[in-house]
Amino acid sequence: MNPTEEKILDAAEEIFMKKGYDGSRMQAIADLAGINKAMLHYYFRSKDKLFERIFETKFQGFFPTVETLINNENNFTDKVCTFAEQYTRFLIKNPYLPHFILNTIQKNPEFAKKLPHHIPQMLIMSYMEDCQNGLCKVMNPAQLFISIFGMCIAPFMGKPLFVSLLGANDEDFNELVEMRAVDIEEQIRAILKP
Amino acid sequence: MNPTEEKILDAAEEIFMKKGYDGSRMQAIADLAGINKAMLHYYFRSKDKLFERIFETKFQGFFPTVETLINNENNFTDKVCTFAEQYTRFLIKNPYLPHFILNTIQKNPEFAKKLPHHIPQMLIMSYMEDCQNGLCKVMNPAQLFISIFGMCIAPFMGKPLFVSLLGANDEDFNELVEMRAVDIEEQIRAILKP
DNA sequence: GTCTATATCTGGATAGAC
DNA sequence: GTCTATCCAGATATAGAC
Repeated sequence: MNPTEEKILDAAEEIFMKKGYDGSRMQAIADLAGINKAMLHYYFRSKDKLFERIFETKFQGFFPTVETLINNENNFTDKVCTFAEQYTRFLIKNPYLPHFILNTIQKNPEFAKKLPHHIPQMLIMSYMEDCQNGLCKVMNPAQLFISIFGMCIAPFMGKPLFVSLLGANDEDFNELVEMRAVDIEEQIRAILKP
Repeated sequence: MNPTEEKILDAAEEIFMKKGYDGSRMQAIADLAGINKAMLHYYFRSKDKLFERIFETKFQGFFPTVETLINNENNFTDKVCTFAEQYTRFLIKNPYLPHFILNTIQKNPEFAKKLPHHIPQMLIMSYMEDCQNGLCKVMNPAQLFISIFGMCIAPFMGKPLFVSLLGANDEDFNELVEMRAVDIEEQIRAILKP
């Protein structure tokens, strides 16, 4: 790919992720990319188009790859615990992702169209199976998934709150989230224990 | 209070809550209030000032009143379960609140200044006490609070996702969250069980 | 393909009549 | 206190030279 195009995409990603669509300025993206504003339009025509390009890419990354869940041939509880740990580690590297995705979708629900519906389907089946074998507590799977989703994104959604409430700095917080990647397993197992 | 002022505040609340600061237009607020743009400036001087006014009010509501937790003289687990249920019911009536608050703070961390630090302090002490009496599982209280926080806000942060993934409509979703106000207790108890 | 200059429009804010 | 008309900064987008 054209190196200029790539610089633009990198810059756009950083700005859009941090500030959202409304809060981002084409000038800021151009500055960060070290090129001129006109080039943005030359390569991507409009702010809308550029944003969509970034969103598409990031949106896919927001959902865990199916491999994570399938390649792990254990029972449902193991699957979910592995997922939660890996997903937390993934979000540590992409801390702005939950805010960016959820906020964009909330203001613009049509962005949620291309969702990977097969993932929850698959998980529900796996859960049901283990339930019938007495390996999991019986509950509404939707409530379960919402909780796990919340437990995974919470530290990144509320980071400024936690940092302030705990009187912590960025380093402390990173340490806390690193530990969380491990600690979260025990909490999920507790919820799922029959 | 002046009825015009009140109309403005109501309109501003609705627009700001849904669209955030950057996405909101003074014109939209004026239209919704059924008055002229100039009046907004007459009463609140600037968009910034008007926004801060709304944020201050909503920010306080985002944190549970201490009474909820203190008046309930039971053990820590009961306290937290009662809180989670009541807080979920509160958020059902204020579904945009988590997005609005967390997004504003993320883009503008100084808004997180006036946090009620005594609430977590109090909760931690209550948790520690019950731990020593063998009533709660021992864990990092920060991890516990992050999880409960996440479990409470998750449905409202991810509503468009869940609606789409579950093939649900708004009514189904409301029903799901109503049930959640009850179901969440069992999950929290499981996590806290020694 | 990259730049400068400029067109065009939008949105926050103000002036001034009533 | 409420309105209309207007100003002006800032943002997207385009024209056109190189």
